[in-house]
Amino acid sequence: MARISDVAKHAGVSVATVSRVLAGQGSVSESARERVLASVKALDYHPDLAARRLRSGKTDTLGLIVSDIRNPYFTDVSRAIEDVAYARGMRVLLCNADEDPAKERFYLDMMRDENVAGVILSPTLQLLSRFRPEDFSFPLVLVDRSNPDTHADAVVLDNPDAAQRLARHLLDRGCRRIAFFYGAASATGSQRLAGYRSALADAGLEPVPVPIRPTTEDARQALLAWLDTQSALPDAIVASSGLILLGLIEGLRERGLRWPDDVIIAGFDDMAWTRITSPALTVIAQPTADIGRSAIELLLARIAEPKQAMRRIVMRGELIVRGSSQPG
Amino acid sequence: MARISDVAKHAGVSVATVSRVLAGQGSVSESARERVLASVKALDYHPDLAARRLRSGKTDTLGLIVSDIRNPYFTDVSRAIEDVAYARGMRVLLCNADEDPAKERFYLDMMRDENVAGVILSPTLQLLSRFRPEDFSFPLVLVDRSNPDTHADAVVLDNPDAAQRLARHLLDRGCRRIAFFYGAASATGSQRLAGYRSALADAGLEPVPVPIRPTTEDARQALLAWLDTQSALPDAIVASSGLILLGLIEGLRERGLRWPDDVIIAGFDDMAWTRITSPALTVIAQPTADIGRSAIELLLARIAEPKQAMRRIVMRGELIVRGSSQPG
DNA sequence: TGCTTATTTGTAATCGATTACATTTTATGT
DNA sequence: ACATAAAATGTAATCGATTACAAATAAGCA
Repeated sequence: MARISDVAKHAGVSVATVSRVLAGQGSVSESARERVLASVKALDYHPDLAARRLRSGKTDTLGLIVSDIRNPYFTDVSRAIEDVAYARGMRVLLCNADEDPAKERFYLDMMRDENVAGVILSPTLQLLSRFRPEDFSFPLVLVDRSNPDTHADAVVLDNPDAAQRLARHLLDRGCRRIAFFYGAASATGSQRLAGYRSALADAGLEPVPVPIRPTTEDARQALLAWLDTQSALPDAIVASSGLILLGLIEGLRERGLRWPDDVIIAGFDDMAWTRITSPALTVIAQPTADIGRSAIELLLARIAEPKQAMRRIVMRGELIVRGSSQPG
Repeated sequence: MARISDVAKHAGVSVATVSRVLAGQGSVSESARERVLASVKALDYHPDLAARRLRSGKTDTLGLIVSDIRNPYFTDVSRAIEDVAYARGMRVLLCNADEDPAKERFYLDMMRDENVAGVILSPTLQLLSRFRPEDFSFPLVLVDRSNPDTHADAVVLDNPDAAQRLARHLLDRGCRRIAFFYGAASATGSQRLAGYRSALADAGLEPVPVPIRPTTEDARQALLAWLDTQSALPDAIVASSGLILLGLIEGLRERGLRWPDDVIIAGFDDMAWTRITSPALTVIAQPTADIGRSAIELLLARIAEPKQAMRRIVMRGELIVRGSSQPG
C-alpha cells in the first residue's frame, strides 16, 4: 500500500506538496502538480481516510437514519439522498432505527463517534417530543417527521392539508361516516388526523378516529376487530400511511368486502401495489424524490453555513383519485 | 471533547492502562479497571475512531452493497444483516449500486478506502462474469447472485430447483404453454430460466422464454408488446422475480385480463402485495431473513478465519400456492 | 540591476489512539 | 526470607495524513 511519502519520493517533491495537490489548496506549480498526479496514478495511491480524518477533524460522510428501511417511502427518500451524495463524491451511512428509540439512540451515538459532517433523521415520536437541538453535536435535518415548533431544519409533507384534501374528496363523493385509521405513536399520524378532523368539522360531521400501531399487521388486526364492534359499515375508511393502507386492504379481503361498493377506501403513499388492486386505490402521493433531495441540500447548506436561520420545507401532497373512491 | 489522556489523568493511571481496559486486553488490576471505567463515564469519554483505526489498522465496519435498495428482497436481507451487526455492536455501511456497474465500482473502491473488515455484495452481472477473488483486498461474501464456479463465499437461492418446482406445479395444473419472463442481464434470471427449461423439457414441451430488462416498467411494456405478437394467450405466465411479477400484473390489468381464468400467473418473491390481488398470487418465497443472517455469519467467519475453504450456502425456496394458479 | 512582493516548496509538529518494550509491583514456591 | 515467575503499569514510538511556519525561488517594478 503506497503512502503519501512514497508518492512524494516518486514525484521528487515533499509530502506537503502532494497533500496540496490532492486537496486542491495552496499554490503548486503546474509542473509539480503534473508530476504528483502522475505518481499518484503510477503507484495507485489512495489516501488513508483514518489518517486524514484524524488530522483534519473532518469527514465527507453524512448519516441517514431512517425509521424503517422496509417502508418504500424511506427507500425512495434514501435513493434520492444517496444520488445527490454520490454525485458529490460523499459517503452516506444509512442506518435503520426500526422505530425503536434504543436503536435510534445507538445510531445517533454512532454518528457522533464517526464524526459525520451531518445527519438526516426521521425521528421516533419519543425523540421528537423531547427534541432539543443542543443534544446534537452535528448539523441535523429532520425528514418526514417534525412539528411546527421543533427547532430544527426539516423537510415534511403538509400533512394536515393533505389529509384534509383527501377527506374533502371523500365528502364530495357523498361519504358521511368516514373512519380514520392512524398511527397514534407517530407525528405524521396525528398531524394527518388533525387535517381529517378539520375537514369533517367543516362539514358538521362526527370524526371516527381509530388509533393503532402503524404497521401493516396491526392495521389488519385492528380493522377486523373494529369491524366486529360496528353495527354497520362506514361509508369510507382512510389510512394515514401506506403500510396501514396495505393492512386495511388485507383485512377487507379477508372479510370478503369489496371497494368501492361495500366501502370506499383511500390512504397515503402512492406505492406501486396501489395500482394493481381492483379497482386501484385513491391515495395522497408524496414527492419522495423531492423530499430526499431537499433534505440533503438543506443539510449541505447548513454544514456550509452553520449560522443560518432554521428552515422548514413543507411539501404539498398530490391527491391521486382512482377507482377505490368512485362508486358506481 | 475528552481524550484518552484526560481519562488517564482523571483515573490516575497511564493512557496505556486506559486503552487496555477499553480493549479488554492485557492485564489490568481490578481497582484500576474500576477507576478507569468510572472516569470514562464521568468525562463522557468516547474514543476517536479515526485515531483508533489509524493506529490499529482495523475497523469494526462491514460494507453492504445491494443492487437495488427499492427491491423488498434486498431491504429484507439488509434488515437481517443489520440486526446481526447491531447485536454485535458493528457498523454497516449500506450502499445502493442501483444495478449500475459504475456505482458498484465506486462503492467497492469506497469500501477499500474505508478499510472495512469485510463486504457483502450482490454483484451486477458484469462484475460476476469477470469475477476474480484477487481483485478484492477485503473478505467478501456474495449474496443472491453467484455461479457455482464463482470462487467466493456466497449465499444464494437454489434457483434452478425453485424455478423447476414452480414450473412443475403449473404443469400439474394442466398448463402446456408456459411463458417465462426473465431478466436476461441477471444471474438469477438465467439460473431460473434453466430450471424452467428443464421442467418443460421433462414434460416434452417447448419453452417460451421472454428475456427482458428486470424492472417493473420493462416487464409491463414487454408483456403488452409480447401479447400483441401472440395469436392466442398462453396457459400460464411466470415471472422470474418479484419486480417483474408486479409489471406483468399491471400489464394484465391494463389488458383487462383476469387470472387464473384468462391466464394463470405465478412468480418469484413473496412480497406483501402478492396477497392482496384477486385472487392472490402463487409464488416462490425466498427465506430473506435466513439469507441475510447466513451472509453476515459467513462473512464474520471468514474474517475470523481467512484461510478456511470457500463456502457456498444454497437455500431452498418455498412454493406458496395461492389462487392465481388454481383455475376453477 | 537591485529591492520588494508574491509564489512555491519543505520541515516538522500535530491529530488521538494502540502497542512494543522496559520497568515496577505482586504472587509463588522452597 | 529469598529467588523467580507472573502480573500490572508506564514510557515512548508509531500509524499516515494535514498544516503552520519558515525558507527558497520567481516575478514585478523603478
